[in-house]
Amino acid sequence: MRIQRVRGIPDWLGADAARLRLLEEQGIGLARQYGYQEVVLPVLEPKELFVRSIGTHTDIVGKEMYCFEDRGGEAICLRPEGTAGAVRAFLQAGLHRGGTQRWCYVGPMFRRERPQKGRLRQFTQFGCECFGLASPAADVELLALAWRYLDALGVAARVRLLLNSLGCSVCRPPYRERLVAFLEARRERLCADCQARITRNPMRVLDCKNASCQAELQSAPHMLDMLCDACRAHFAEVRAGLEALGIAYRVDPKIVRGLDYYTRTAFEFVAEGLGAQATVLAGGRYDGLVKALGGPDVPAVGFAAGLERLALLLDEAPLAAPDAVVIALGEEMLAPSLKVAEALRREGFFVVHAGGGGAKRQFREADRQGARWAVIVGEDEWKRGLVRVKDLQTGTQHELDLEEACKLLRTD
RNA sequence: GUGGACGUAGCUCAACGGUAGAGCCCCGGGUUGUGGUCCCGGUGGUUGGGGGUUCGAGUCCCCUCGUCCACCCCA
Repeated sequence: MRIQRVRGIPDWLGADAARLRLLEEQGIGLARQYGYQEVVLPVLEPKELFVRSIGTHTDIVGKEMYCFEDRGGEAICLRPEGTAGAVRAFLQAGLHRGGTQRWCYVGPMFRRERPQKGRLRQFTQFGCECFGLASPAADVELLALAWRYLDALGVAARVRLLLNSLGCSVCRPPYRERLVAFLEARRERLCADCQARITRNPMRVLDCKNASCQAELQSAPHMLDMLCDACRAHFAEVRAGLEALGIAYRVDPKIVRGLDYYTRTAFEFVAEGLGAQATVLAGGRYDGLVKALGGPDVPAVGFAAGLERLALLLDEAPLAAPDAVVIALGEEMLAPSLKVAEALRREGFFVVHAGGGGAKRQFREADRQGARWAVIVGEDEWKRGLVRVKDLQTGTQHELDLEEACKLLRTD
């Protein structure tokens, strides 16, 4: 048995790779338009960073992280998400004294989960983080960027935005207390998963897929009904902003987000037809995280998009075909043909050299490459300073010097 | 981590418990200097791996690994 790839960590080849690259470039390019600057952050971080930011009792930290001890004895992890590292870098650079920072990034994340459709152990996220703005305007602009991104990719019609507010350190604890009390009161009527969730993450119970649990939850208290004045005002502003920009959304009190650090605004863009892993881009506000990681009280909002999931929504893009394939007829012509290929490339053409050898093989190669033109370097013509240019669609060919050949190639 | 479905050539798939095959792809020839069509030929498999039942296992049984889908969780 030959060596195979690690479970849940796929190879992206050909058109699939091109599609991921497109997703990356589109994201970074658009983010820049909104004032977000690209940052390149480490894939490895101290384990402690994720424990402190994501929360010990979450699945990610509890059982999904790839961790190891390096030779110095330090506990190192492959990052399971991007926000924690961004905050760490932000603090380490002392940028909390540098005013508002808007960052974007793309890169691989790692979680040791059971693979399924839209869920991989190594996956790519495009993320944006905005530090230093408490205003709902920051939430709205971030959402606008996310929306533009999905729209630019052509998937906006198949995605809907779900919005919620998770409250803050003032209003969430009392809500949580009331919810737990509510759930405890009917503990034995909830499913086993939900019973465990009561202590681990009670808000998760709200979106249990079990019908009998949902029936029990009819009269459950909602965070939105218990927001403090500041959170209520913030949420109203976010909604007003979205409406002003014409971005459609639905308030969904069941959007709770998995990670501990979220406050106030939480959102998910959910796609149709992706199976169970349909959240394609998600994020929210995390005003407490910078402080929790030892920094000052800096508010922040951000999102991350799962590029492999988005790729599932995109049509397969055909790979670009070369403008011309260069064919050498006869061993003597190999070196001259290489020169011809280089000269054409210097003129800006996308050129593949067929590799010499039999004519039939080389033309077949040109065909497979999907090239429009074959530039044939043969002995007779070369002696006269000419090459043959064949239109592979019509089969017609001309003897031309290099300059004329370029002109012809440029006509199409 | 739990449940279910499925593993035969590079790909898509056949083969009643009885000689492992087809199509596509790939390589070569027909055409020592002209492709995509056509014709001819060829490479390619320890049937995911291991064990068992049987005169005989791709086929039945057990284990294991892998893939997919769902749960859980999340992008």
